[in-house]
Amino acid sequence: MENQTQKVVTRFAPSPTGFIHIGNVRTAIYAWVYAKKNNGTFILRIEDTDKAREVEGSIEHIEKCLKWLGIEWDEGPDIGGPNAPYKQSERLKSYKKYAQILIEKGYAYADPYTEEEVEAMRVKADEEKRPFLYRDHRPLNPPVWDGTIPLRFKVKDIKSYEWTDLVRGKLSAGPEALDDFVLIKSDGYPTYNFAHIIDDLEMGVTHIMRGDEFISSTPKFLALYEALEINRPKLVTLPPIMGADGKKKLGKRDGAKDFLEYEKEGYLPEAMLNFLAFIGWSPKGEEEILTSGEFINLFDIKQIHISGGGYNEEKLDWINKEHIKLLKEYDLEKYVFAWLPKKLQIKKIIPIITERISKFGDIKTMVENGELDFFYKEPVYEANKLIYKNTDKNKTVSNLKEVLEVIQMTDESQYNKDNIKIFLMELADSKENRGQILHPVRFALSGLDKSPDPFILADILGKKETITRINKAISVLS
RNA sequence: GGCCUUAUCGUCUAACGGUUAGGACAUCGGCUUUUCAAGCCGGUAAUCCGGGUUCGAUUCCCGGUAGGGUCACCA
Repeated sequence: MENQTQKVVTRFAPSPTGFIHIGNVRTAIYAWVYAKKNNGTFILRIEDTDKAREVEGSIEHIEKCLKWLGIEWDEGPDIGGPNAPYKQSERLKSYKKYAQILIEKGYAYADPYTEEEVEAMRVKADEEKRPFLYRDHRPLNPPVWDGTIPLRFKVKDIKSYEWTDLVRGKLSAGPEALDDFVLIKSDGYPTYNFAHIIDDLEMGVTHIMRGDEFISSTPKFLALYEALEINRPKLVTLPPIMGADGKKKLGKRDGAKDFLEYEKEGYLPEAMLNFLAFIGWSPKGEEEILTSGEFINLFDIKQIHISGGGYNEEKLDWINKEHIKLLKEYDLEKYVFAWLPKKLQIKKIIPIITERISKFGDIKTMVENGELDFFYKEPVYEANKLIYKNTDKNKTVSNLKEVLEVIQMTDESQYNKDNIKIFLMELADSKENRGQILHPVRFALSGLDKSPDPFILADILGKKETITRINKAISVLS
């Protein structure tokens, strides 16, 4: 726990502009885990101030992503809370109130120019190869702000800023980093730069976790905190996540996928949380597989990384496999069955999946690749494939007949993979080479070059079907 | 381009200024073995470059190089 003079309040504040990806969710879980660790409050807030970019259904999508991971928020648009509402579009009154305060203090003025006029000034400056600063073009007699033209922040002291970030340490920006920026747009909605300051203030947010793309606009935030004379929350900058090429920062435009895709591919939410936790943070020790409780326990802002890195889906596959191993029998069955066609939903098939999933990475791919088809697909036998290395046709037939005898002698109540293994291994050991027995049986049951072992196959198929398939193999050879 | 920022195995990372530079994934080899997996054991592999400070730099400072971010009435 931190020194607790103040309750920790964090928030995840996405904008509803379509699906969210790994990067967004990573930000959410760091804010969430920090609140959890400190018995604090985690808020979900929707930053819907850009009506043009809004995509219907985004909010539900965001909520679904978080819930899938097991992340609960204490306050949010769906459940309300002491600082409701939690959508910025419903908080316009607050922004107006603080805008008025800024105007009165001489920190804000109405911008009489149209967007095109400002753009023209910008282009001209660019052509003349000098930096464009709006503050060099301030109107001499700004009109009274009536809410239909933009309201701009007025930079009073042109100065450098220096501040401390809990992850990055000392950060700074030169005087040209801060210009007169728009607080409220001509459509009446506030900009991010203004709105989040007011919301964080009113909601009592103590720690802001966000990506490093906001470092450059931090002087704007600092200037606002100063102008409004309010305490600023602690700033926690998260390292960037690089895309698959390892070059550009991960983003929607360059191929970041919908976070829910991972659910659709059959990754466990626990594995996903574990995976995300390590993109930008690592614990003091060397453990890599963490449950959500362990994550909360171990989390510390001090261990958040500074530099960015890519993420490695091969490692996600491994993490997923390790989490499957941790599942209790009941949960494992529930998880596995959710991915199987009805007729494959039998307990005995589970070990095959847990043992062989790493071949495919995720369970969806495994099923799609026909790894389990042997169960209901009649094998196509080829004599030469049934015969093991140095044995011949006749020998193989007689071996299979011996196997048949053993199977038939096994009582239905004794018929399970452990017993089948004991009986068949005993028979196999009596030969000069175990493969003489085991190979043709495996092939007779699966018809595949690569398959699970014959014992588990025989068990899953059942005594009757096992006998049928071995007989077929014999007839192909005879 | 201006400003900001980052830099350890192929990848993700660990290392109070003193370590044979550690771990994980991937890869390679061995064991096991009826196949493919799995499992177990082992191997290969890294401090961007150049200066400086220091008895001693992966670590601190400066410069270079390379990467990333940002320069909106988007967040």
